[in-house]
Amino acid sequence: MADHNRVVKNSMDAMLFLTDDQLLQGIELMYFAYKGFTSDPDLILQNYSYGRAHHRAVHFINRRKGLKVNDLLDILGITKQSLNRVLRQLIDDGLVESRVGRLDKRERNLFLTEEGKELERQLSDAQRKRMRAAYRAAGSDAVQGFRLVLEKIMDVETRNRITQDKE
Amino acid sequence: MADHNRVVKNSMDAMLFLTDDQLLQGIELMYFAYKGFTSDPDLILQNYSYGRAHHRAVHFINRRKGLKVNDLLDILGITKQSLNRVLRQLIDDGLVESRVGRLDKRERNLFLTEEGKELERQLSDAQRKRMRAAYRAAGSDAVQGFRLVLEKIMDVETRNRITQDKE
DNA sequence: CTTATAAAGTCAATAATACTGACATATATT
DNA sequence: AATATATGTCAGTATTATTGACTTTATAAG
Repeated sequence: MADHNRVVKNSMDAMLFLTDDQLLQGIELMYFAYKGFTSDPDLILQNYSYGRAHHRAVHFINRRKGLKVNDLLDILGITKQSLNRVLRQLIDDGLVESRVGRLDKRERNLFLTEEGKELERQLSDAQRKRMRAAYRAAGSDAVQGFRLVLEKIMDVETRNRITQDKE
Repeated sequence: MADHNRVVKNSMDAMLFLTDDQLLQGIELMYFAYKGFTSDPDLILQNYSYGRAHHRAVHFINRRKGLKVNDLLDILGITKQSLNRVLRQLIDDGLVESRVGRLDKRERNLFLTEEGKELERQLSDAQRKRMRAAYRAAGSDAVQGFRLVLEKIMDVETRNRITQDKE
């Protein structure tokens, strides 16, 4: 089988691994992996009475320090009203700071406070730990493939936004 | 153990690619890929006024035909009450059939009706199309890595259950 | 300067998905 | 006969999302 694979490679790729059943298995893998992937943060968030929405907000505010509310809205793909509830809590609880924009005073730039950074660290430590273990167990070649396939699964617009944002 | 050599080799790899920032990028990739991954089915489900919970139920009933309600509960990891609402709708709408168990009449075996199979096909076709395109673009080596890393990301109990269930 | 547009924030109503707790029914097991 | 199991249901609550309407503040356009 492996010999065959090598000989006919490109033209036969589809025939070899793109059966409906194997694709379905890939779909299930995504489902179960994502479930595991979110389980550690979910436990931590319970201590704060927060949910995944708070996690996402904290994550992206950390990753793109000073981003505008509209930027966050675009990234998360939710409505202003949905985000507002979450953001309001984070600000009131002192985890996020909303600073009036210097150039355009209508804008608000979002930052994590020390307390917000502490939560972010807890959450990402847990998730990183799992990712690190998975990466280690799978090996660097596998990780490259993993990343490549994930990038291709995303919406094209999302991929463009993400990759161009590596400023 | 033959594995030991690989472990030593991988600890070198760890130094090379397991920086916190790269791990964070992997975490984001998972988030965005999962989002894209669910977007096509979400659109289809709107036509039925169903949500992701219905999708998951339909998916697993198709994958493990005749499974018991308790099996589905275990797979989904939700409560009986949560599943019941979704299952009730699917049964009432004629997409799922619940047959009294032959051996144990307390049990109910779940099956998709023709109409249920039709919805399943629509949903999995959309998702398969995306997966197929991603697999093709990434290549077979990448797919192997993708699958391997996803398996390692899952909870161990989940992984054991899934892999042993390949009857 | 006035009007229009834009960014952010809020109020209210609704929906999908989950939860806990309590309880009912039918069937199996001891 | 008593207990346990599998399923189903009722009621109440929480989180995250939606749509629609509206306000405040600030910038841009006329």
